[in-house]
Amino acid sequence: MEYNQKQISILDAAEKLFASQGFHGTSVRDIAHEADVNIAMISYYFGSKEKLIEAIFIKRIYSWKLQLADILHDSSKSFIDRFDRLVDTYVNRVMNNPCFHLIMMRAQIQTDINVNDLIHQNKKEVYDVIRGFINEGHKAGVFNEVDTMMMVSTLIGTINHVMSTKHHFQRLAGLEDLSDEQLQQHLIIHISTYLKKLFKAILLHEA
Amino acid sequence: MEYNQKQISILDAAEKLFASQGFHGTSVRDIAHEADVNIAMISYYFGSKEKLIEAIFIKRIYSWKLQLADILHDSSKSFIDRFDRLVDTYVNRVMNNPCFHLIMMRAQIQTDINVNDLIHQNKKEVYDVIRGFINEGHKAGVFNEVDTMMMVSTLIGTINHVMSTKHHFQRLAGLEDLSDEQLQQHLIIHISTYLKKLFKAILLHEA
DNA sequence: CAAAGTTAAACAAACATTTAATTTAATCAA
DNA sequence: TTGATTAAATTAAATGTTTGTTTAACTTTG
Repeated sequence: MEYNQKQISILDAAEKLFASQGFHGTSVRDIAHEADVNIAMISYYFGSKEKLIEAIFIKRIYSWKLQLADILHDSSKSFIDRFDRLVDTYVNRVMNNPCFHLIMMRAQIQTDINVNDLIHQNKKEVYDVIRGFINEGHKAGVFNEVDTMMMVSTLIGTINHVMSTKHHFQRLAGLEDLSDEQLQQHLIIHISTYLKKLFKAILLHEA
Repeated sequence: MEYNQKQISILDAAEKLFASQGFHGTSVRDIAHEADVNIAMISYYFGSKEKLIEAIFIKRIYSWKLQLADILHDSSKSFIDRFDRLVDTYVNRVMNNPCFHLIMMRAQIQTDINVNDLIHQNKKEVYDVIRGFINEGHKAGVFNEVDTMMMVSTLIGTINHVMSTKHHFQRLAGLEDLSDEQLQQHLIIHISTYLKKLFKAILLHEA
C-alpha cells in the first residue's frame, strides 16, 4: 500500500479524531476538515468510512508482530534481556502511538465495528510467539511456569489503562506541572521499570 | 433517586446499548425500542441523551467506594485477608457488571463525553483508600513498599482487559465449548487467583 | 485528449429533540 | 360512590440538523 500525501493526511486525521471522539462520534466532514481536503475525497480514495478505519488497522497492525518476533528470537541475548526488551518496546510502542491504541481498545470493546477478525488474528499470533518464548525459557530452567495468557493480559491491560487515563494519572500523582512531553517520558520509564520488576517477581523468584 | 419501572427500563436499555455500540453509536430510538417505551419518554424523564448517561454513572458509581472502605477498614481481618478480599470483590464487581464497566472504560478514553469529573473524583477517592491501606500494612511490617498507583493500574487494567476481550480470550484459550455462564465463572476464579498471587509476589516476598 | 483528481452541491436517511393532542391517574367536594 | 378538576404520563407527528454518500461539472496532469 503506497499512499499519496492526501491519503496520508486523511488517514492521520481520521486516526486522531477516531481516537478522541470514537468512530461514530466522528463525521466524515470532521475528518475532511481536519485533513484539509474535500469531503468527497474520502469516498473517492477509501470507498467509505468503514473501509477507512479498516485501512488504518491494516496500515498499523502488521509491523508489531515482526518486531516482536525479532526481539524474542534473538538468541544472542539472554532470556531475561529479551523479556526486558519486550516490555520496554511494547511500552514505548503504545505510549508513542496512543491514538491508534485507543482506537484498538475501543474496537475490541465495541461489537459493531468490523475489524474484529483482524484484531483476533493479530492477538493470536502475538500470544503464540510470547507463549513459545516463555515455555522455551522454562525448559531452559530460567523462568518459572506461569500463566502466560494472564501475564500478557496484565502487560497489555496495565499499559493500555495508564495510557488511556494518563491525565487522570497526572492529577492523581501530583504531576500537573509537567509538560505533556515530560509526563510522557516519566510514564514510559515508570511503567517499564514497574512491569519488569513485577513480572520478574513471578517469573524468577521462588513461589 | 427513586426511579419508576419505566425509568428503570430506560436506564437498563441504555446501559446495555451504550456498552455494545457506544454512546454515539446508540440512538435514542434504539434505546426507546429496547426499553419498549415511546421516544419522547426519554426526553421527558431525563432531559437529553447526555443527561441519561450521567444518570447511569450517578446510579452506579457511589456504591463501590462504600464497599471498598468496608473491606479495607475491617480490622478484624489480617492485612493479607483484606487484600485478598479486595481483589476478589473487584473482580466479581467488574465481571458481573460488564456493561457499566465497558461504558466507564470508553468514557475515560473518549474526551467528548461529559462525565470525566465524576470519574476523576471517584478514582481519587478509591486510590486514596487503597494507598492508605497499603501504607498501613507497610508500617505494620506486613507489606513491602510498593508503587501503589501502578499496582492499582495493574488491578484495574488487567481485569478490564480480560472482561472487555473475553471472547477473544475464550477462543485463544480453547474454551469455546464453555457456555457464557461457565466462561464467566472460569474467568472470575482464574483472574482472582492469578492477581492475588501476582500482587503477593511483590507485596510479600523479598526483593 | 483521456484519465485522474477535485469540487460544490444535492441526496435521502437518520438523528435528537419538541410539539400539541390525548389518555391515565389522583384528588376531593358533594 | 359519584362526577369534576388537575397534574402526570403517553403518544404520533413534526421539527430542523446532521449524517454518509453520490453526482455532475470542472481542473489538472501525463
